[in-house]
Amino acid sequence: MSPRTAAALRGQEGEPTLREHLLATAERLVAERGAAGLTVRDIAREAGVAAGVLYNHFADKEELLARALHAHAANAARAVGEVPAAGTGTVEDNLRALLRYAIAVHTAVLPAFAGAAAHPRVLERFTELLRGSAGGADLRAVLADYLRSEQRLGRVAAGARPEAVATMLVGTCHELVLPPLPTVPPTAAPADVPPELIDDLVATVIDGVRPR
Amino acid sequence: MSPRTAAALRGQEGEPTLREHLLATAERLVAERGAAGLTVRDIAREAGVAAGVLYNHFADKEELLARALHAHAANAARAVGEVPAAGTGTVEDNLRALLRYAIAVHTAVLPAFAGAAAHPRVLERFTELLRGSAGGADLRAVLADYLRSEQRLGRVAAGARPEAVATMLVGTCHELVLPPLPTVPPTAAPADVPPELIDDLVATVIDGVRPR
Amino acid sequence: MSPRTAAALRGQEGEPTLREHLLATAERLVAERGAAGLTVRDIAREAGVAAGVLYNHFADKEELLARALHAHAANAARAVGEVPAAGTGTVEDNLRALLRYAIAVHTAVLPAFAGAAAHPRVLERFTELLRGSAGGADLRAVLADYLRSEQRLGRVAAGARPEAVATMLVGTCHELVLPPLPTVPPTAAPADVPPELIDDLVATVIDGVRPR
Amino acid sequence: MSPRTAAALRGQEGEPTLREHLLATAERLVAERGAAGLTVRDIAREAGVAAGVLYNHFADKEELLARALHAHAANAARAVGEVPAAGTGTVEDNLRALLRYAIAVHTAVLPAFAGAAAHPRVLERFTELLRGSAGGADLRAVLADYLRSEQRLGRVAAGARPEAVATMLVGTCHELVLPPLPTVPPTAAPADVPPELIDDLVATVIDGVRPR
DNA sequence: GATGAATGAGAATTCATTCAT
DNA sequence: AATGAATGAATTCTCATTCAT
Repeated sequence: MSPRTAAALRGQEGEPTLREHLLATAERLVAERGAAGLTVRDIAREAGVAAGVLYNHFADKEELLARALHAHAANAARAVGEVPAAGTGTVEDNLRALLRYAIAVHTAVLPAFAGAAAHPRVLERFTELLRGSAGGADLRAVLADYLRSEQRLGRVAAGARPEAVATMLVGTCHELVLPPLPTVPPTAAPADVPPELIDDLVATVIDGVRPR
Repeated sequence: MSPRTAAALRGQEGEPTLREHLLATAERLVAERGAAGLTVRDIAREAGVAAGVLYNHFADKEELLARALHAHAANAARAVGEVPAAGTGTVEDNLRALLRYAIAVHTAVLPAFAGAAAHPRVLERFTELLRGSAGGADLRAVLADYLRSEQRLGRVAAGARPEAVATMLVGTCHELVLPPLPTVPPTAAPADVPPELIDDLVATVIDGVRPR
Repeated sequence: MSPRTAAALRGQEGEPTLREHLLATAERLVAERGAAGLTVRDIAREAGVAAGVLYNHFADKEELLARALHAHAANAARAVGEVPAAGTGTVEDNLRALLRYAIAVHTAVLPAFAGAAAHPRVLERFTELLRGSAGGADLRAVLADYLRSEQRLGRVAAGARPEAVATMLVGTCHELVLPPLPTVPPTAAPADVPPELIDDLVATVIDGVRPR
Repeated sequence: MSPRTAAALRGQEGEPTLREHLLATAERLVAERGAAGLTVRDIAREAGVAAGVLYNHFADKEELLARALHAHAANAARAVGEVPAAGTGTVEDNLRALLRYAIAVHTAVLPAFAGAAAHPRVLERFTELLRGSAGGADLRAVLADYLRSEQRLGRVAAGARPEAVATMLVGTCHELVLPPLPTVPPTAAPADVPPELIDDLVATVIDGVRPR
């Protein structure tokens, strides 16, 4: 006699496990409202299951939230789509595309994390998860890799510092996405960044500020 | 004629009011632990006063926290000291100094704010306080001003975009300070940024990445 | 499959739900001490359950109190027993019985309500409950109905005003029951009304005060 | 050197003592809002004095409230004005006037008391005050006295029961004034009693309900 | 395994009262 | 006597977690 199936799962296509169902629900809620005011009851109600099940699949609320954040970040990165390949098009265009991508990822992910900042242990567990997972999620690495590739192709100055540029660009994303945060709940609006600012940022990165 | 003095204040040097004492206590706690798990009882106990006094001096916990954050940010900015004047020394050195300053401010301030992200209304009140106070606290403006001044002096390219550079540099501070956050409580350690990274960032800003 | 049962309920006869148990406890406390100084902890302790359960079954303290008052009033009315039918016995005897009944109901109910007067919203909710429930609880209506019936039978003057008489008699109950109120907690003693006063009241209602 | 005078009293005409000033303020607040949600701070603020003075003139909040209620009741009775003298006009008119008076007094006084019902000890002290004071405030006595006088004049049946009638009429006032209570804060509106009901009540009292 | 009521430790806030000045 | 800040117990309500069924 196999164990009982949660009512909410019956007749579901693909027959996800309850664990996956809970994770997906938590991920959606974290994305929608941020992790701030989320209670286990909220999650259970939204998932259509009893409040207690959670503890049959996760050690506690913290583990569930950390995994939900992780999944959310991974999905956001996946949704970004393809990153321009070094050597194609112009470097300016590619950087513009990369920056737009990075802003999109941060817009999706940061509000959820901001709410989690109050739960240190959630973030700790999240970090552990990050370490364990294959990293395509690390934007900084993606940017640095791209720059190094272009460097090898001679389309970026040999003296350029890929790591520094990547740090700057990712930091810029924080800066652009976070300010609207105080107006929580997280704005669904995609952090309205004027295209000229993108152009300016890229131009700055390309040419620097030294007079010539 | 004057009413009673709080036991915790008697024999205190400088004769601070209890309001100031509470504010200072809250500021210290916010700096040490972040605003996240801070309770009014924590603050009162730490201040050595009764739990209820808080409400004789502040409308509620939110007001106290917002003011504590504000004071903390102002103090951090003050501690940073003087900002190099445009036209003196070299632009590279000045930017390096500015960046070090900005990192120091963010190191002091961000962890406290990260914890407050879960309390939207605290941040709202904080923003109001910011608007009301004389602003030297806005690092982005300070950076952009400096760059514009150097631009006028011809020591920065006429085509440079001060705003974009400022955004990048401030964003870079977030990026450099935040990652250690998951290991809350905030490390007192001042965000160990290798000097070469500073050099690299500045070099990037100065020269850009275009091959020449 | 079913969730846990409250410790306080195990081995209880009749297997009441905890909701009913809480309601019964609150009703008893309201009857004994009035709704005035009643705290949620009092109720929980008296019910032998954890402080928080209350909120699993009622929106808040107010809802519980309103329902407790309602149950108390309904029970008091039920305990009063049968009301004399018009046309039987003598009108004097019937009025005497009705008055005694009314006094009994008010004795049971008024002290509880007096304490609730300070909680407007409790009373509002109580009133809503009253509207929703089948009414035998409205003593004024019962009295007026009786008088109108007797009027139709010719045993009460055609010119009599049933509504006015009913108002007077119910008001008389207030007057007789309330004075002892200041000596709260409510005396369990049933408002010791001398039988001659009952006789006098009824005689007055029957004959009026006009000289003949 | 005479003791300090409260700031709020200086330049006040008649130079009332602070005790009287506090009492008057409390009385007004009790009349306006009922005794329910009244805090000592409210009273002190309204009186323009420090919160602590109260305890220099009254044992505690309860004593002040009891005295305020007492004063309020006495003033309400005084405001009622003259009561018709036995032997003048018609008995019907006089009873109508008395009833109207009684309703006015209850309208003014009951809401304040309803709020005090939650504070048993306030009412106890009030009762003690009542016992100690000359009673013109006792409406029941006024009504009974009037009826006995008319009885002696032969304008009311020798067999009538003045006490019973007085009880009924005062009770009627409760009944007429209290129902609107659930809509606290106390309605300033003077308990809108239709004149025909007054007529009906008086007619009932005069003629009784016996068919003739 | 799933259920969901029960648990109980806190959280923020109020307010009568005290008391040094 | 007046002041009014300090005191601290008490209040309602929330919510992560447990556990009998």
